[in-house]
Amino acid sequence: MMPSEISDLEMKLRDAQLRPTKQRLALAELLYSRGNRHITAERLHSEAMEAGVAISLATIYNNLHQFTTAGLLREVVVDSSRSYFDTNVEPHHHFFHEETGSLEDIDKSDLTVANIPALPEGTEISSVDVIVRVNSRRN
Amino acid sequence: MMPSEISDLEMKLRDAQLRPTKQRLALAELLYSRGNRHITAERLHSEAMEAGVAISLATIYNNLHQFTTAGLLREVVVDSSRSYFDTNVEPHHHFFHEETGSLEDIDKSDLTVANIPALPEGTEISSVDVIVRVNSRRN
DNA sequence: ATTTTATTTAGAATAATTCCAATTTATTGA
DNA sequence: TCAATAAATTGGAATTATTCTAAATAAAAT
Repeated sequence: MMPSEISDLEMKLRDAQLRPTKQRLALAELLYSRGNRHITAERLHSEAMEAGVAISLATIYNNLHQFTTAGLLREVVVDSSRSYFDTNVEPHHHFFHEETGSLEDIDKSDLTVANIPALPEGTEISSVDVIVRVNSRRN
Repeated sequence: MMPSEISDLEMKLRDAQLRPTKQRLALAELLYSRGNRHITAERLHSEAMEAGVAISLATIYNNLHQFTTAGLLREVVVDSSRSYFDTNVEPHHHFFHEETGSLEDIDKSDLTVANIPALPEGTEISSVDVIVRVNSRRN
C-alpha cells in the first residue's frame, strides 16, 4: 500500500472521531482498499487472520458498529441469519443471490421506486431499500 | 369461532398437505382469522399461550416453516435479529417502523419499481422486495 | 385394529452477536 | 516528556433466536 493510502485511511478514521488504532487501520484497509464490499463479521475476521492481523471477533463487531454509526458503513438486511455491512454508503439498492449469499450493488440512478403511498401517520422515511432476490436460472 | 371457519382452516391445511392437528388448527386460527398479520415466532407462541393452547416453541418454528414452504405464509426479512412471517402471500411491499418493529403492507399496485437493470449473468428474479423504513417524525 | 407415517415435544446444541471486567493503548495537558 | 485520563481491545462468559434430536403421541391408511 502507498503511504498516501495510509494517511487517507487514518484521516477517514480521525474525521469520524475514531482513534486510528492498529486494529482499526487494518480493518479500514480491508474494507476500503479493495473497491466496494459487502461483508459479514465472520468473513472480515477471517480475512484479518489471513492477512496476519491479530484482532478479536469482539473488536470486529465493535468496529463494524462504530463504523456504521459514523456513516462509514451501512448495514444491509437481506438474510435473517447474519448481518452484511456495505462499504458503499451512498443511497443504492441490491441484487441478492439467495444461493450464494452474495450481494451486488444496483445504482440508485438505474432503479427507481415510484408512488410510495402516504406514510403512516407521524412518520418520516429513514430509507427505501430495494432487494432484488435472484437465483441461478434453471433451464 | 363459527363452524364454517373451522372447516375453512382445516381445508386450507389439507390443501397444503398438512394434517389438521390441534396445534396447527390453533396456529391457523391465530394467523388467519384476524386479518393480515406480520408476526414473529416468539410473539405467536405468546399468543397461543394466552389463548390457552399448549404448544411448544419447536412446533411453532416447525409450522411457520411448513406454512411458508406451502405458500401459506411468506417470510419478511427486515430485522437482522428476528424473522417476521406475513399472512399476506400476494406480492406486495412494506413499511417498517424501525422504533417499534412493526410492519405494514404496501399494496403492490400503489408502489412501482421501474428500471431494474440487467440481472447478474445466469440468474432469474425470485422476488423484488421494497422496504420503506420509517421513524416517528421529530419536529 | 394394526401398521405406517406424520407430528409434537423437551431439552440439548448451534450460531451469531453482545456483554463484561481487566488490560492495553492512545491522547491530553502540565 | 511523562503522568493522568479516556478510549479501545480482549478472552471468555452470556444471551438470543433458531435448529436439531430422539422419543412419545396422534393421524391416516390398510
